[in-house]
Amino acid sequence: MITLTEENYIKSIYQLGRYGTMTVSTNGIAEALETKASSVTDMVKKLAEKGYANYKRYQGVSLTLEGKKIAADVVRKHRLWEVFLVEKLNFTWDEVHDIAEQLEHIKSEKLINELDKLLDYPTHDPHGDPIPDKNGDIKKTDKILLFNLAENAKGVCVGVKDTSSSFLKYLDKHKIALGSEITVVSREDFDDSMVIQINGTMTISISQAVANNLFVKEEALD
Amino acid sequence: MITLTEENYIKSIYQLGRYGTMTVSTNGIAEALETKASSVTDMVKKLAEKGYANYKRYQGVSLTLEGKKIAADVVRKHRLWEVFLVEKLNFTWDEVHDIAEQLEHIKSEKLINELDKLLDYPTHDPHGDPIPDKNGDIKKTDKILLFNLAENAKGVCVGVKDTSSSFLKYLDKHKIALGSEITVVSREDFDDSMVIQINGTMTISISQAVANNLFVKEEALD
DNA sequence: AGATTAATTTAGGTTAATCTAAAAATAGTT
DNA sequence: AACTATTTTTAGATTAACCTAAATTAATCT
Ligand SMILES: [Mn+2]
Ligand SMILES: [Mn+2]
Ligand SMILES: [Mn+2]
Ligand SMILES: [Mn+2]
Repeated sequence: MITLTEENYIKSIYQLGRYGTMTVSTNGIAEALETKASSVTDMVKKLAEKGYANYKRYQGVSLTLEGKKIAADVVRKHRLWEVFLVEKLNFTWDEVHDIAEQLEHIKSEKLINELDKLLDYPTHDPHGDPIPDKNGDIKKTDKILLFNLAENAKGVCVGVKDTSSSFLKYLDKHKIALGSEITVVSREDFDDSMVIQINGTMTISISQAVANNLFVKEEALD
Repeated sequence: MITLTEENYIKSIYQLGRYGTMTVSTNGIAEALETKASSVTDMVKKLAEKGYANYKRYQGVSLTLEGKKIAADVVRKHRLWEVFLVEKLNFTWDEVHDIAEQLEHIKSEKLINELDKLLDYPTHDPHGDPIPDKNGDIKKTDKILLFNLAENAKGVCVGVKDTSSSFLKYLDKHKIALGSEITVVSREDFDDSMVIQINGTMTISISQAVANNLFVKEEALD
């Protein structure tokens, strides 16, 4: 049996380590889960004993294959529930995360498969993050940060890095959504701000904090 | 803050005490929750301290108004989720209970209200049990046990008392569902079995164990 | 290298929820 | 009323998940 807390630790290790490809630090996990490093050490030992993690003291943690499978499953559930909340229950993209944090721990394979079907097998959640399939595999896209788009380049908004409510509401206010076309009108060296045009209409200036938290898929120049 | 465990105890007290109208025994709770009486005593003290229950040692427990509100809310969530699972996710009525036991603890008012809307404000769950409204009020129906129907009387099946998977599957096998019309063809004094006719077609003999776990709404004789 | 700083682990404790075994109160029975 | 059986409570332990403070190891900087 795997506890809710263990699931959260495993998920954290998975996400901090870029879907389980890197080793993760004790402090990193502690910060992500808002707990203390000493608690993390305890838990990480337990995860290693249970076969979910690889751990040698002072050397950081990584997930075993089994651990990765569990993590992908929790992430899959989290993101499918987020889609459900937005598509079926009229939630906005800034409202879904906390509820999905709870729902991701519900245990029922049939439940999640039927949910997947009800939603017509979505590949991405409301924030543009990919949804792992039943095997835990993730289709990765070649998205880049808006900040890395050159002057006059165009891109389609495909995701957000920061999923905080305040950032998402900022985007709403400026009518930036997934699928919006963004053109870099000009860049300002001084403060790294840039002027962008959204869907060929609105033109606004955005800070580098914004540009560094929006993922776009670059489009060929016309 | 109220914990998942506290919610389960409160719900148990509510249901064992007929929607909070009666006092409940320590052993009753222990049996319902599959725990020990000593654990119940501890928890019940805590619930009393927190203002959710009335408790004097050796005198049994009942819920305060606040406790009843919490209980009704958990039951409301449980039953709405059961409807969701059956109506939207293709579950059968014998599969939903355990998952609803998990889902009933998800905390989000908007979630449950939107779910209610999505399901078009159902009044009963898949087992015929009433769904409390937002205020915790329950519309109670005048259902009786099939066992109490006289010979030649007719009734419509409106609920089940035993919601075990084996009983529900038994009903499925004999094509008895909510809404089925049942006529008592004859009763056998010797073993309290009875012969019934279902929807005017199938005629079968059922034991008193079955008749005592099926709720019907009696129909006027024609 | 040696010293200082930062990261990590260990040691020892706390809290919620559980348990077993024993004591106390209540209920049932002669 | 006295005895017996049942129910309930108390006492004392255990486990998971935390925490603080101290010790240890690793990393960084003269
Ligand atoms: Mn999320
Ligand atoms: Mn998301
Ligand atoms: Mn149920
Ligand atoms: Mn039910």
